[in-house]
Amino acid sequence: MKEYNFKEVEKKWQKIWEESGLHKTDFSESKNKLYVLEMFSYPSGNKLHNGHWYNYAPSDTWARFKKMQGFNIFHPMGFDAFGLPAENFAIKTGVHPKDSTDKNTVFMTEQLKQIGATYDWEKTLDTSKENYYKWTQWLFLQLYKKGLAYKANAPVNWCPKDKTVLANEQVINGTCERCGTQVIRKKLSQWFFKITDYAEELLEGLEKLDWPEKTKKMQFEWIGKSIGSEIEFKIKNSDKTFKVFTTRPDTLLGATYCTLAPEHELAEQITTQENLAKIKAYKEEVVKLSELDRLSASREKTGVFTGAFAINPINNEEIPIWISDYVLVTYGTGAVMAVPAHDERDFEFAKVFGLPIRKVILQKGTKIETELSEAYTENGTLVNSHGFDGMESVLAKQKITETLKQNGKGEAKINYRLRDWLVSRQRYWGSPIPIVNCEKCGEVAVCEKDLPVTLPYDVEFTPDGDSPLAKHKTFKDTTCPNCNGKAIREVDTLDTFICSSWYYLRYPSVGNDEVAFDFEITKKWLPVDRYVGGAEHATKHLLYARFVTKALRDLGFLGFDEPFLSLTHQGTITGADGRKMSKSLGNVINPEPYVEEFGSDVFRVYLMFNFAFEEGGPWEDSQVKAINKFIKRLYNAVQNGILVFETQNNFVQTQEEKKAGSELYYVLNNSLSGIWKDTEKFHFNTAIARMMELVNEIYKYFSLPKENQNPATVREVITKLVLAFAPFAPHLSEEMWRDLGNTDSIFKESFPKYDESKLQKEMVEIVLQVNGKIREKIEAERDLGTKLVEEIALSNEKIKTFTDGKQILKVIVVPNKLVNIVVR
RNA sequence: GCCGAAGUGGUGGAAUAGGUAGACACAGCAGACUUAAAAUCUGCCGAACGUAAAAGUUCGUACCGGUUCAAUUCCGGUCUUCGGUACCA
Repeated sequence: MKEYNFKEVEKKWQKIWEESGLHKTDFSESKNKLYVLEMFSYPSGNKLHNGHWYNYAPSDTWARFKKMQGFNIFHPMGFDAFGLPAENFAIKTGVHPKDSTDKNTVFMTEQLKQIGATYDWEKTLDTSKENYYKWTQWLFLQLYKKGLAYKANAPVNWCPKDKTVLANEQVINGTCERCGTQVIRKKLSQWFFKITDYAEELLEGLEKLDWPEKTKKMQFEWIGKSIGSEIEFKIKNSDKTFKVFTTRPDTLLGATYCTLAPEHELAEQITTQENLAKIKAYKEEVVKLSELDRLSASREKTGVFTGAFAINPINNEEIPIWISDYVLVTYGTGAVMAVPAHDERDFEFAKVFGLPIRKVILQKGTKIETELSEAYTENGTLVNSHGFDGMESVLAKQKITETLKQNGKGEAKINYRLRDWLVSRQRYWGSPIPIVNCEKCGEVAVCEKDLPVTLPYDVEFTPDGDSPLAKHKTFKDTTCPNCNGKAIREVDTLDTFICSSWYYLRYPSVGNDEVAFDFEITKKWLPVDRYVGGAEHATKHLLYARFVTKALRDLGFLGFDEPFLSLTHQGTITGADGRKMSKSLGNVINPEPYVEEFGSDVFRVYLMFNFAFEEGGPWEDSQVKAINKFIKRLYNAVQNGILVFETQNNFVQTQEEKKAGSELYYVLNNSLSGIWKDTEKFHFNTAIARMMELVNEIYKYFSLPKENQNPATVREVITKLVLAFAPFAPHLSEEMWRDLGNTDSIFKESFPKYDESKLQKEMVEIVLQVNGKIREKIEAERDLGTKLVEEIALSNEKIKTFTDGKQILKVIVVPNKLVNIVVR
């Protein structure tokens, strides 16, 4: 029998597919179009790792499965090539980010091709190339013109020694990963995208998306809508005021102090002379903390009294103003009215500093004078609230807000936790921001016709306080598009999340240098029908892409609301130790040795069989050999089958053949039915299990004497087996398809259908229970009446031993499954 | 801390409009073939008690409790692990 040589065969088919243009998409035909997309990869020095394979290989199986259902597939792949790692690598080794990135991209493309996927390589893209980032800059300009891009101050991680901005991951326990210096939070002028303008729509749009519920939930919580009131407090002996946002205006009379974020603009202004030194010292400590630290409720509360007092607008009471790091300047107004009796954090703070705790909400069944041992944060009845006593929380919220509004001291307000998207980076390896600053005209957008603002190659990366581009004179110095006078360019670059927020729009239009995306093609081919990628992007990339889509729609460029109609997450493959794969932990597993030893098909099937696609799990490879064996078994079954139906011409039917044949047809249909349903849902492991059952059954049939094997049966079963396996092991299946006498690609065929009528067996097993415990299993004809089944169960000898002498209370019959007899 | 998930044999994993827990595999054990090994094939394979062997009984889906004739599935609580927490992508 023929031996299967995967090395030759896989290479051969990859070549044939490429040369015949099998995976090229015909964009003129949008009937039955299906845009399948996986999150593109960052071309890191670690090359393609198992995580990529785990994302891409099964998704490709899904795409091929869909192709065999007659869909016109568009399945592109590209590179998210700008980013921090290349720049860090450059700082460390001196290798230019462009050089290392280009090298990695070439290498990874070769590795991607080994997967044998249906990628249309004519439509690939690389976000670090001018012909891509030109349009990233164009996108920035569109948002800028619409007023969705603006500049403001925001804190960044700053290493005082290196004089450079650090990414969160470069901060290790509050210190700089390069030099170990204590990192501080420093304010810099930065560009933002106004994603908050779309908060409500981003929230509402979630409902109609075919996305995992958990992802929608995460975005929902991330956007964090809360309904409440904004209340203005006046500062005593001053004309200054500040606003607080609260979801509990009903507790306003329980406010015993106010707290400002240390960064609040009033914090120092209102502080009295004798407290200024303390406030300054406190602020110096706070800049050392990350937001994560500050939000941690397990830390003991800290804070300092400013010496100033605020006037409670509802009763003119004077209450002290403190500053504390548990109030964040980025949420709400950066100031809170503190109601220790009814807010956990305020309660803790009040305990630490001995501030008064005044109960204003009464919990049902408790007394007014009972002291609180912890904050009571639920609704209740108002007490100690002059003029509002006896009201329920819900009504009081409304009434108090109304009263404030009449006095111009407050109003109902919806607040979102979502913050605007900070898009500027003080780095080199990213797209330049297409803005210049003119001495006369101020901030001016670069003209669209002058795009791209090219990222220069010859720069100095060494961190020394300025963005690398700031030291590049010919880049920085330019002329104003308005007045032609002297101007300087923005020297920051754009967040790489911008590159990935619109790349799905670009793919079908790759090659068109006139526009970011062709209007006609986009209308026909977008949005993405199925998007596959990691759940770790839930609240960033996936939210940004939704925002950009909506913004471009409002600008008139797009006719749809959502970029990704349906979404599937592959699980994370962790190291064998269960921890995230990372170079520093030394637990990274690469695909090469597996592909080298067993071939792409085996590795694909292995990844799909050994993990639940959406779960992932720790790496383990004990079953790779088993899959290799299974594939050989399948291949040999096909070869043997071909031998049978090509040479067998004296078939004699026997009773045994009839029985085996009918069993084989049952398993064939049952397997195909399972494979259809499971593959559709990305449940590849169970689909492959059904395939294994079919192969096992085929071997059983082959154990009949040669002359008793029906060649027609064998031909049908083998043909369907090969077709069904094609999306899973594409190279092998093409080869087997050829062995079966076909000349064209198997992927032009239809996925084999199954016969629903053959899925029901005549006899079913019925479980007999007494008091919920299984006591007997019987064979019975399908669809017997409930009464009859009940009688059979009650008259069963074994069952009688459990029911004799007992009172039968109830009999539950689940058709074709089970009978439960309840006795006492 | 907060938000979102997950926890099932020695292992990877099946099964949830509540209805036979462990499909399909791996590892292991026993056997066939072989001079032998590999490869291949066949059988057994959650635990305890029980039996010469069966039969059988009880327990068992992280832990504690609840709802129900019936719970891996639904509800409440606890623990552990993973993802995110706004400059990793």
